Amino acid sequence: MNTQKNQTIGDIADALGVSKTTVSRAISGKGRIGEETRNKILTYIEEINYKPNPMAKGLADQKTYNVGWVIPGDTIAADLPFFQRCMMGVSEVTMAENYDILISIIYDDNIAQLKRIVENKKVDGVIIGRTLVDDKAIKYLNESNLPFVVIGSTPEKKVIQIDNDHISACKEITSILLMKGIRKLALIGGSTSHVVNISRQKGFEEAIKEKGLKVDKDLMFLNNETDDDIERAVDAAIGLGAECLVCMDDRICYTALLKLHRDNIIIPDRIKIASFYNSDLLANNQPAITALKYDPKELGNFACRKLFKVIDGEDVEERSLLSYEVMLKGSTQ
Amino acid sequence: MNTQKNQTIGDIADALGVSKTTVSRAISGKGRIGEETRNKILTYIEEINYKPNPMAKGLADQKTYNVGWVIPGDTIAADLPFFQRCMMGVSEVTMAENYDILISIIYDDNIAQLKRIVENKKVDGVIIGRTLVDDKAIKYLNESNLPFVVIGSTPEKKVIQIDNDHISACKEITSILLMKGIRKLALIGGSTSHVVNISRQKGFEEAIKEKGLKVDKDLMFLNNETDDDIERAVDAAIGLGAECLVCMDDRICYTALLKLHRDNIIIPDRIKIASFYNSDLLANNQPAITALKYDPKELGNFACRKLFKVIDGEDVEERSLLSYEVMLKGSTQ
DNA sequence: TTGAAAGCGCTAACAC
DNA sequence: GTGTTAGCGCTTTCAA
Repeated sequence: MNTQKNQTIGDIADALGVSKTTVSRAISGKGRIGEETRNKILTYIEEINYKPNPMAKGLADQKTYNVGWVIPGDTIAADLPFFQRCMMGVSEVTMAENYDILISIIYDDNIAQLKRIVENKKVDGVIIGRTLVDDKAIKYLNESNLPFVVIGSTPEKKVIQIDNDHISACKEITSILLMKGIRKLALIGGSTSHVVNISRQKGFEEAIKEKGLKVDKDLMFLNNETDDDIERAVDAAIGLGAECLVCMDDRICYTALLKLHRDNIIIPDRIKIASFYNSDLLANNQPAITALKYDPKELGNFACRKLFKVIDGEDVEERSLLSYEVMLKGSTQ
Repeated sequence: MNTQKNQTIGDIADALGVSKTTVSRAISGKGRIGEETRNKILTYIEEINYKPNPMAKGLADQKTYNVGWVIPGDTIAADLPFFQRCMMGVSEVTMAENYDILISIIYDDNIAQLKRIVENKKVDGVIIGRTLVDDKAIKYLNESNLPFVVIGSTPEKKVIQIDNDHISACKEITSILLMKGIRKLALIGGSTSHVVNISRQKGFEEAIKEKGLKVDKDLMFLNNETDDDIERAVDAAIGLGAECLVCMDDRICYTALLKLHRDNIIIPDRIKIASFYNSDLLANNQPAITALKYDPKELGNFACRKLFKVIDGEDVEERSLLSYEVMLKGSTQ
């Protein structure tokens, strides 16, 4: 309960009549030290609630005990919960390692903030929360030789990637829909500058080809950015006689649902609908929406554990794919 | 373009044939130094893209050049955009001050992470993103004598608070509704353990009293946590003949809207609706929703500027109230 | 097993 | 106006 002003390793040494070196050894566990001395020191440290100064430690061993968490600043609201949960997964790991998380927001292509924390040596490693097709942040970090991992996938070489297996996942859910006898599947997707959307499209197409069917390009509506885009795509899909709308993410699905509802188009009677992602946005929909379920927190947790391995100089595999679940619900019945 | 390994102030001194002190002075601007020498040093620094090591600087002047950003971990998705924008406001200021943001997530009442960054001296100050009625984080920081500010309001003494003027805002919007001749206003609110909700309720009641009317407790539905709670409240309000649903926040309003829609209750013909907050959640509703508009980014920006003043030992006023806008839309026509 | 001393990169009294 | 020196709190050789 000692609330003295900043106890240092030197104060402890004085109080116990040992040297600073000995105290340091007791704390770090490195080097030889007598059982008895160590216990004495550790007990005392506990007692006065001593906390080492991370600045000094950092200066001495050239570490910051921070990891950078990089997220886009232009995120639409629907994607925020994903990043938030990822971050919680990251946070679990950093806590355990006695690290902290430093935030870096990327606005559009502007990676100034990221450069800042890298050049200023404020972090020992970086986790990028999402990947773009032509990702400046990845390119920059690749040249910086600071340890980093990305959540998502990238064609860039030599980048540690942690992702859900979007291709397989989307292929699987599409296959299931086909197996149910649904044929005219319309894909409604977001920006193809996001790697994840490209993967989803790929899985979708693969399932169709594997079934021996032909991919109908007219039923694929990509790069829908605004609500209007999405609504137009829904209209077009229905006009072409789509039996099921396959939405690339929840925001798209959500907007589509609103429109269908407004137009009094009943699900799943008149049209079916499925989403390649499952978030709170769709949580309370009636009927429940068939979708893929991922675990963002696990993604963050895994990514951060990998990052620490890279920081420690361990070898890690370049790409890790985490699992997913297909959740069949009423919307495709 | 020099990409040497970690240039230090000493390397610069050697290269230029001056002392480390002189280099330090050129950089900091403190102390006397010749115009010519300074320019020479500054030019060279620019040239080799030298960045001071914040660890060393921090150790020397006992600063971390980090601020802590404290947010709740149990945030519902609808509130995330608020925190995100606040953080962007904070980020603008930290960038300008050459500071970075360290994240601290509070789970329920568990302020372990906050304690960590404080005890480990990883931050020079803290910004708390929201306030609870009996706020452990605030209590803890108040005893820690680390500079901090809160976004939101608190009864706790001697705490620098930055908030929107929720009482006045809610009072104003309520007054306007009353002025339109609407009399039976039902208030549907969230947890009264959040200070903001108490303020909103207060503004609501004040407007009614000021109009010389009596507050009808039966029409006040508070502490609605789940969607079910909200839907029950909506049912009850309608059962009691409410003319207008006044929702304390967008999540509540959103859930209420879904229910009204499901029950085929037309807005504003059959019932009117207004919200005490305005976010993306409601952005695309038809009809548009009458609501209060705040600027979360400005809140974060302002809070962070204040924090730096506190860190610099300046006197700041304890409470700052930022403005708001009333947006009258179709939902109360 | 322990301690003295140098050093991590920077700042700031105090000389000159 | 500029340099010398002694720290900031911790780690780590190298001796003892």
